[in-house]
Amino acid sequence: MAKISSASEPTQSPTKTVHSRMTLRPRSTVPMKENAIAKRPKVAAVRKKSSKLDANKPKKPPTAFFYYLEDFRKGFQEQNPDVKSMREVGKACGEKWKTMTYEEKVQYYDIATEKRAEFEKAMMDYVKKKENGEYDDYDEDSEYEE
DNA sequence: ACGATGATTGTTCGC
DNA sequence: GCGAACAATCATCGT
Repeated sequence: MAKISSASEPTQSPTKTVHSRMTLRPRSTVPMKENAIAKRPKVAAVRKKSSKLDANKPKKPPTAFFYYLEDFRKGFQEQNPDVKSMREVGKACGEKWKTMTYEEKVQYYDIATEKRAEFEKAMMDYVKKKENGEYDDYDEDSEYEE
């Protein structure tokens, strides 16, 4: 089945304006990373540390993978009530995610794309405020004079 | 008891 | 263009 379901055809979006670049093209890029597996322990450390960093910056919307994870987790917990941490689910989900076909992933990609639109607006507002003057949440007590 | 961590991929920003 | 950082979640470990 080389044809894709007409339910959601990202390759064909006549009614919608095509953005500069859509990340919906896995087949275009050929992932050939094998031994270049670098660990990212910072992701966890950053969690709490940068939570405060994005005081004015809009938080990034969950990616398609996260949406799939949300759905996948529910089914996974039901089938595997013994499983406790979500870390294991993430691994299982990640593995399956790679096995998922484009049509299946596209569903979640569509959600993420829509979410990004909202994020884009938030970013515009963020930039706008930034141009006005970068401000941290100054408390009234923290009065500053020049 | 609370805090930090770890793991998943995707997206976005910064330089 | 590449790299670094960060998005949600929660069980578990460490102090």
